[in-house]
Amino acid sequence: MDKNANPEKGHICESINNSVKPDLSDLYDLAELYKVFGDMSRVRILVALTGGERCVYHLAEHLEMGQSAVSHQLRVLRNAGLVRPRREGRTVYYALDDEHVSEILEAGLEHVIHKKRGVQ
Amino acid sequence: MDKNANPEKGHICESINNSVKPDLSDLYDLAELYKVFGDMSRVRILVALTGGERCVYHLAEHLEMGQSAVSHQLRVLRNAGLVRPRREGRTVYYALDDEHVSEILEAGLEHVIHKKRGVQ
DNA sequence: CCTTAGTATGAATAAGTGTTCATATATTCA
DNA sequence: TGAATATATGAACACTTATTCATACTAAGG
Repeated sequence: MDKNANPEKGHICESINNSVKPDLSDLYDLAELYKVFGDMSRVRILVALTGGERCVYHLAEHLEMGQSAVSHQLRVLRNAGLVRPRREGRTVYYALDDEHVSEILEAGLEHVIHKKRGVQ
Repeated sequence: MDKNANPEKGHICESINNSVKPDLSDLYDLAELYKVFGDMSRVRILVALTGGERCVYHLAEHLEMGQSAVSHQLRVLRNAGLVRPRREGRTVYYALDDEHVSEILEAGLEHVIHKKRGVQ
């Protein structure tokens, strides 16, 4: 088949591998998603949550962050659909929303660790 | 440095799945990596490069960006080790540095598309 | 050499972002 | 009801960052 025939939009996203073809709106969402991962506090929160659900206070204590800062970042993660809250009395427990989240973390970690070991 | 860098906490990064245990420095690098992906211009450049190497001018034209903006972003991608330049005369062709890059893109895209289809 | 094409870079500006502080909301218990 | 605890939110600040403009660099051709 002709793969290089379309100068307009063709070659750029024939499909990243073999799955679905991403359009501009998908790439916008993709960048927004990665923007959420692009902060150490949020990454640490997410990694902490890979060990199971945690309450806000526990997160703040463990990550040595202010409670307000943690809450703010949890909201960002919530709005991005990455974490899910569960209320129990006065306490709110947060958990990863689905397994995609840890998959994304792992894809990045693999790259990071691979680069690190490769350079030294 | 950290006032309370106590590694005895343990539960946070027992290992994300089954691979290597990420430390604080890894998570810093991870956030920095995602920060690079967290911009639509850069994502579009990377996605364009999944179709093979492209020169700067071609990228600028295709993405409807200024040549300077593309160059600036290519430098960010280069410094992050995500793309690799190859000079041929006056033209510089850029390509993805390794297959990890498209894997990371795919992991995010899967999530994005899944969310999109799931909500409606 | 000079000119031209392709790319890179520095400075400036505008827009965005994470944290802190103060305060508000929500829930439990006395 | 009122106090205490857990979390959320708004505003302000410092800081980062993506783009544009102008210019410098690099290679090819005359």
